[in-house]
Amino acid sequence: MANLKYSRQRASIKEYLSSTMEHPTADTVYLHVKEEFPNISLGTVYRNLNLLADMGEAVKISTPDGGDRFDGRTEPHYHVVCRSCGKIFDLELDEEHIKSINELANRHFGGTIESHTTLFYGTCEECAGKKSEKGLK
Amino acid sequence: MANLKYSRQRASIKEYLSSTMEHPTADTVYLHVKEEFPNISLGTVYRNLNLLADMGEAVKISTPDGGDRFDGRTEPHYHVVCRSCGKIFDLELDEEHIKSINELANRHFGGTIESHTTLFYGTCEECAGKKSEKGLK
DNA sequence: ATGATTATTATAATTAGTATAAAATAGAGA
DNA sequence: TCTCTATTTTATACTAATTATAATAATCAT
Repeated sequence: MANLKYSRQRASIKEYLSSTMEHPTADTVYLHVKEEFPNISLGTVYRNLNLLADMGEAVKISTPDGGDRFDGRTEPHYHVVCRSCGKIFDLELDEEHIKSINELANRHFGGTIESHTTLFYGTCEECAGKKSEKGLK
Repeated sequence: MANLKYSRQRASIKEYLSSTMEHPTADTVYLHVKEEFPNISLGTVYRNLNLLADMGEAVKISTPDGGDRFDGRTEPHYHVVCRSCGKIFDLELDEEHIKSINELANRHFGGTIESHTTLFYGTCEECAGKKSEKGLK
């Protein structure tokens, strides 16, 4: 259906997403890719980010405040947003656990459930000013 | 700190939220409350919805497409968004389960986690065209 | 009832994201 | 390699969602 053509802009966007842990907004991606492509248009960034998300090569994260954010890591995982600094962190849980939640939800829902996103709220290590060595990734 | 004064508009907004299962957007709330207060301003609706959410008397739901939605049910529960019709449904899971996920996440995160929101994606009963009698609520 | 404070209204402004048309590029085939 | 067509990009305009502001109105303690 979709006849997708290569573009250096999209390749650069994807590469940047893969390289950063920052879960950037479209605008942050734009500013970054602009260094390589000074004439790139913000619309191009939005279109490609959504394209990548649709193709499963990136993840779109909706947060209650501020715009959507994007993540180049596509393996199922969760996110924590720090109420203090606003940063978003990856959180690894057992893949089994993530799958089993969909099954659990299916048993409680009349339709069918395919996937889910979870956003945790809390305080990040830095903002909490503590130095634990738990499974932060 | 905040010296909150009663307003009939806010009371009406809250009452509407409590009465509906529709998870309305701010604009839908606006159109509804407008029947009782024809001169109510959309800004008033936004401000009060956010106020109620901040006070824990309503829940703000961020979805990837379209604006935020609001829910008058404040007991911890999840939501399912139907990929076909876009409607949002409540999903009840054990309260124990919901709490235990926060604890599990805490064990895997360097900071502290207080709460989480989960949004499931799937197809609702009506759109799936099936008639199961599972735990839909 | 009075007065200080907070809320509302009406409106303007901002922000995030989408749409469009012309120019550029990728990639298939001659 | 050259040419042709489809797709992409750019530049810009536009829309939708949300927030800010200033004047007016309502609440509530005294």
